[in-house]
Amino acid sequence: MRMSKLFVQTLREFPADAEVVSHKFLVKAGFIRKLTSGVYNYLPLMWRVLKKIENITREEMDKAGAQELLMPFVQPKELWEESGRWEVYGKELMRLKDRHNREMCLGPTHEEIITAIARDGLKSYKQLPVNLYQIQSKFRDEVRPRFGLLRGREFIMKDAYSFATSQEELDKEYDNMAQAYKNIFNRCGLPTKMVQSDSGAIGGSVSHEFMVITDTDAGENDVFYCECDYSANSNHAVSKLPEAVVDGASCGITEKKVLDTPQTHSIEALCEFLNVPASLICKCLVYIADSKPVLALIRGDKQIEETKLMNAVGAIEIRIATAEEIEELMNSKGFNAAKGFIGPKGMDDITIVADETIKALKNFVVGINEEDKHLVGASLEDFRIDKYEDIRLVEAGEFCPVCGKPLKVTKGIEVGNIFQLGTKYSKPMNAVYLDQNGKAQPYIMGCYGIGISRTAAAAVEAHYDDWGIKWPVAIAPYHVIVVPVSTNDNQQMSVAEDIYNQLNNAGIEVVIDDRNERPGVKFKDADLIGFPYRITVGKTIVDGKVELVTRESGEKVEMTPDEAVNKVIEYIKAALLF
RNA sequence: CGGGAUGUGGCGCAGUUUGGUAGCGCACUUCGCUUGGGACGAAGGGGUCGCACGUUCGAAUCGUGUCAUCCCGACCA
Repeated sequence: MRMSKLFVQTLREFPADAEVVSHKFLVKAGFIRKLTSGVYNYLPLMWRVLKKIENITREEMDKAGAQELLMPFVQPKELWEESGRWEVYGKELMRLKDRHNREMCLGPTHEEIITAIARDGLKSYKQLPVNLYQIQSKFRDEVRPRFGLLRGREFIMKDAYSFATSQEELDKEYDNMAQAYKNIFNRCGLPTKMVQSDSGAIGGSVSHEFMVITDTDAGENDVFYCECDYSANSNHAVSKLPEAVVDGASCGITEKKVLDTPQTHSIEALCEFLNVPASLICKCLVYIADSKPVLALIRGDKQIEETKLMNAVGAIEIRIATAEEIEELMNSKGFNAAKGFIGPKGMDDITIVADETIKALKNFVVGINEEDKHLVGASLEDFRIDKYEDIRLVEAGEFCPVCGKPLKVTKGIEVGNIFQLGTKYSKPMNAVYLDQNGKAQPYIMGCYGIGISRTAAAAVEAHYDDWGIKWPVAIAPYHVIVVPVSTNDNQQMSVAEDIYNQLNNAGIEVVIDDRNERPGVKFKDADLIGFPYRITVGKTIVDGKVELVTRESGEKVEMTPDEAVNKVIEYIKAALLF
């Protein structure tokens, strides 16, 4: 490809609306352009990158025994009603009507469609197990799209779905996919961590996410990990705490009594007033789960993890109650307390979930739904608790549940996930096969996603410097750029053309910068776009030397044109493992 | 959905307070000159200032409404 003809417009400045490096560089270097909020044009350079990630994904999925198909982007309401998700998916599902007023949606994921395909085509246990996948654009009407390709509304995804006759078969396929994912991300030059996670709205039991670890804001997930193998998304992480039992006796509280605690609306204020540690307080928070109030209890020094709480009460939506909702709840129970004085006492017919940290409290402090008062020296028998669950947000420094060493925390970008769905879709959609006994059985399903466009953006987050992108060879739009310093110099031009032709003939993806630009412009563009290798043909050609520059390391080496060609081919073949 | 901000050529911005008919840098075209880290000179092309209504002799500028975009929060694979 000739640079003079390559469709790319690099910008001198970053776009004003970009926040994270991948967004900034992909726009500045001419890979993408925003069409509307969360929706991007993939320009030729970007499309080459995406196709490479797609193809690596395709090769590894095929190698793992999955079969590619393609499902429609527009889906009918009826299938979503069968699964029950038309009601529960919420506003993220982009709904529309056709000319006959029939309701449709843009596919945010394809469980419903694939399940319908399977029940039509997979009638016998003899056909199972099967894994079907596609690579396609998805649309999710995100509340707040941001970070460019990292959280778009329209994005490219590989989604795979497996059908099995038993949990054992599903486990096997799940492990098979985990290995395929490791291969895919490794080949993309993108180290990932496989972490345990919550299974979220898609539902099911077991799930893992593949995270690209980053220390920037682009990592929207907190990942807790240990030097042993344990690692988990914060929505799923568990830990051991050092303190076994917290007893008020250590602060001289041995007697149960109600104390005046004026203006202690926060844990801090209460601790100061009573001169007790936060860990002695039973914190009580009101949540609204599927529009019903729920009381969550947790030790005062810890935080609630809302996803865990949501799972504990079996809700599909949860949020903290507003001040007005708390007031309404208090009024309905005949109390006059506000935030800070809420307690489980007298909360009849309200679900009360306590974190496991509450179990180990003795002679503790708790609100009793009376303004400016708290109960001290309380015990667990003083009120009703419906269930104890781990609903606690883990903090760094707490101990690994597996080996007991301190946990560390980092940020991660989720580029892939694998779920065990079980019969969540096959049962309600009556998607069954006949077993050996001729009996109808629902498929045991799994689903496996990779954000293709997000993976590309994550690769930029993981590989860049002040000057631009440093694409891993396997997913770079082109492998090499040949830069003649002066297009007016016949010798430089002919050597550059010769190198260009040799590389082309060797199957290397190469660009020659034939523009009549000053060298600074060419070098800046080469660095910005992120060609893994650059061969510069300049004045030293009179001594028979050109320069080979490696983008990743910045290493520059002088050598003859033939040596440069051979070196580059050698490097690229090694990187691509062919 | 709550809070904040912004909409002026492809990109980044000034002009709005004190209404008078649009400007700068980059990019683009042509010529000259230059060629190892975003040169320089000259001459050009491209916008009627998000949209609508209103006030006014006159609106990018004032008013009302509306749409869009971005940030923080809530939410989320």
